[in-house]
Amino acid sequence: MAKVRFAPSPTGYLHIGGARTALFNWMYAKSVGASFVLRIEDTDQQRSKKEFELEILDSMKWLGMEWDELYYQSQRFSLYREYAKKLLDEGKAYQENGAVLLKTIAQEIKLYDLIRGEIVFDTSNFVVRDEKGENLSGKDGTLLLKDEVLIKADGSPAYNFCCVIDDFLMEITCVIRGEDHISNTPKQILIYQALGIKPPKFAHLPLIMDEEGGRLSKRTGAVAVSDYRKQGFLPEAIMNYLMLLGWSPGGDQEMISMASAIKKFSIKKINKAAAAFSMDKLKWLNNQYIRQADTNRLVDLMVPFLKEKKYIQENFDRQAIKNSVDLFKGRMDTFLDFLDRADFAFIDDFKRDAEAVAKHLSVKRTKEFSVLAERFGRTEPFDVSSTEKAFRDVVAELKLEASDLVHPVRVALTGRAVGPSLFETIALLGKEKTVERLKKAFA
RNA sequence: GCCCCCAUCGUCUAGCCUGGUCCAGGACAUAUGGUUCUCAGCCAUAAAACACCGGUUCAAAUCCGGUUGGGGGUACCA
Repeated sequence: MAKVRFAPSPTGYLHIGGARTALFNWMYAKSVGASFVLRIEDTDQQRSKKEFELEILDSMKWLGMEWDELYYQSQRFSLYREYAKKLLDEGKAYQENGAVLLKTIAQEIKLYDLIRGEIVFDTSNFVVRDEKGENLSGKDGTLLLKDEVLIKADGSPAYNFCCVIDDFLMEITCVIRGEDHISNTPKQILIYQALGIKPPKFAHLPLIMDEEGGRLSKRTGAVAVSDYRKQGFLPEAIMNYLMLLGWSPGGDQEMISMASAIKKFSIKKINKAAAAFSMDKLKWLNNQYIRQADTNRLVDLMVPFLKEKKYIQENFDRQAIKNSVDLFKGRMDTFLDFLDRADFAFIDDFKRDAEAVAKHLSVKRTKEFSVLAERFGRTEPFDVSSTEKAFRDVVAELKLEASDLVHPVRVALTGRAVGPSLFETIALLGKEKTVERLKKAFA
């Protein structure tokens, strides 16, 4: 049975790069029918935090990557010690100052990487021992290389050791991880050798860089998956974007469902070069997914955002939210955009764009606005077509061009010069607010 | 420093394995025009890349070597 794992360390939130590593593991698992293990690497008791662990699990679920098995390395210390003792007993490891170190013999190690092909390492770059295990380090006065630590002096296992033991015990068949682990691989292969175990297959994913080609960090935008959630990104947009970083479904396809991506997925098709993260393209994809999302679902997702902004209370009018979401569905990259642009639909002290006010409300159209307000006051039903007719009638009676009033009215009603169709906006606001805002426009 | 990985438009990529069909295709972003009450969208158009040098070959983005550039690692962190 094929099995893969994603092994985050709860020393921080789930990173967008980590999410992509998980995604490729997950896609591989689904594409070949393998099971997907989530392993929490919390051996560093100082830096590991429960809060981070919960956030990681939560983000994984939010993205839709459910695991088949879940393990915590902190609960497996006795297993690691058991294997360390075995190596000690066999003379393959030795103790020093309470730590257990592996006797590392100089040799050439060949690693076949599923993405990169053969990679050759010379372990004499990390230690020099002859075939008998005699340490030659330092003998010529230049080399100060050390054997690999298996168990630290405080009794906790070192990363490379528990990684090997766990991948073995959990029967992982293919290790798919970031490129930053390439140089750990020969060290781990040495441990497999000492244990007499056959290593799994390896695939090292290219890293994700920031927009400038540097290391992805908080400075260049959100890195935690939970931050994207808070900004109002849809999980499917994030997953779609992430899979495009280093992999392509082929052809000219950009938007792709997870189901068909899985059908087309192949590790061999993953790129070797690092990819730069583009917030613009993620936003574009999110816009596309919001556009085609079911409005009811968007309303459900939006409610907590609206509550937090105090746009709605506990007993909100769901239909009103639905109407405004419908109107703005095609006009937002993230939910935050909606909160910003549709404020006028929820509150009366909405933001007013100074430039728009200056441009469109500097001419006091007091008379025209009061005629409009009066007309709207008796427009029934107060819908898009009736209000448009009423509006156009007034414009004709006043011998004006439609645009002479369209723009000022939009600014008066919404606080800005851009937005959805004016009549859609008016219908959304309803008679009472529309009339009131028109009357107060020049007050 | 040493070890390892990588290199197609500004960005993500297709093509590279199995050289000719590629004066290199798509998407994001950018610019211009059209539609429209504005924005968004949609449509059309434009500008935009095989890092460099050498080799192999009748022929190289594609194969080989080197250079340069970028990235990763070099912890009793993971």
